[in-house]
Amino acid sequence: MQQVLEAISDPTRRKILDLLKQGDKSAGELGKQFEISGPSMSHHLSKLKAADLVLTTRQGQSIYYSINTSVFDDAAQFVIDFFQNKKEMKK
Amino acid sequence: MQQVLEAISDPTRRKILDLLKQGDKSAGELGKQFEISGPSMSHHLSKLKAADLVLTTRQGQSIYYSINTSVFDDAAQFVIDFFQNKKEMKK
DNA sequence: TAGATATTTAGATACTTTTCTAAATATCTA
DNA sequence: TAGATATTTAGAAAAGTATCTAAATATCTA
Repeated sequence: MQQVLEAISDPTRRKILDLLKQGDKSAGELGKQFEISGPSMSHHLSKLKAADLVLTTRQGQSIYYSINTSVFDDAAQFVIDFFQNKKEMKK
Repeated sequence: MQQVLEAISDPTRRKILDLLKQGDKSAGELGKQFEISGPSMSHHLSKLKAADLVLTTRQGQSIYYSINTSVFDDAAQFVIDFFQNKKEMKK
């Protein structure tokens, strides 16, 4: 979960995930939406992949990225628990 | 929200918040739970305060930290929305 | 008010992250 | 297979973060 939290603490990576929510996209298609170099995009994508937040499949020369739904759900649950447990504790 | 996400991406700061869920504590009481110097603890507390995740009140020489419930709730909602919106988008 | 306790600020250093250009790897197509 | 396109890897520079010691600030108490 540490890698997930670090991954989403960066605005560029959150925007990448937002774009992928609308549908799968290649690294190049994603790159066009930002004013950063290809290698910088690749760096952010590798962090998202290390956190298991995205999945990849090669189609020809392109590599398509997609949201990893199960890890998204796990992350949501973790954060819900983290922020809501205080209510239990205060009883 | 950016500052909140950066704040909770650090394990020490998450542990501080977990301790505060159990009740208010002073900077010194919190510091005892970690193997870091007072100034390092102060640094982490100032990040939590900048993110508005904690509130402070001075009581004598000590400064007591407590969870800022409303910002906790906002943060939970933001992250829930962030991780769950994909379901809407896929319709 | 002097000394003790609690916390923060200042300044330095080490570590990590982001970014870039250049080069390497993988794939497609003529 | 040569050239074009897509992406990643390597290596370096710049920026940001965490940590420390020493010093400053605030408060309490004798």
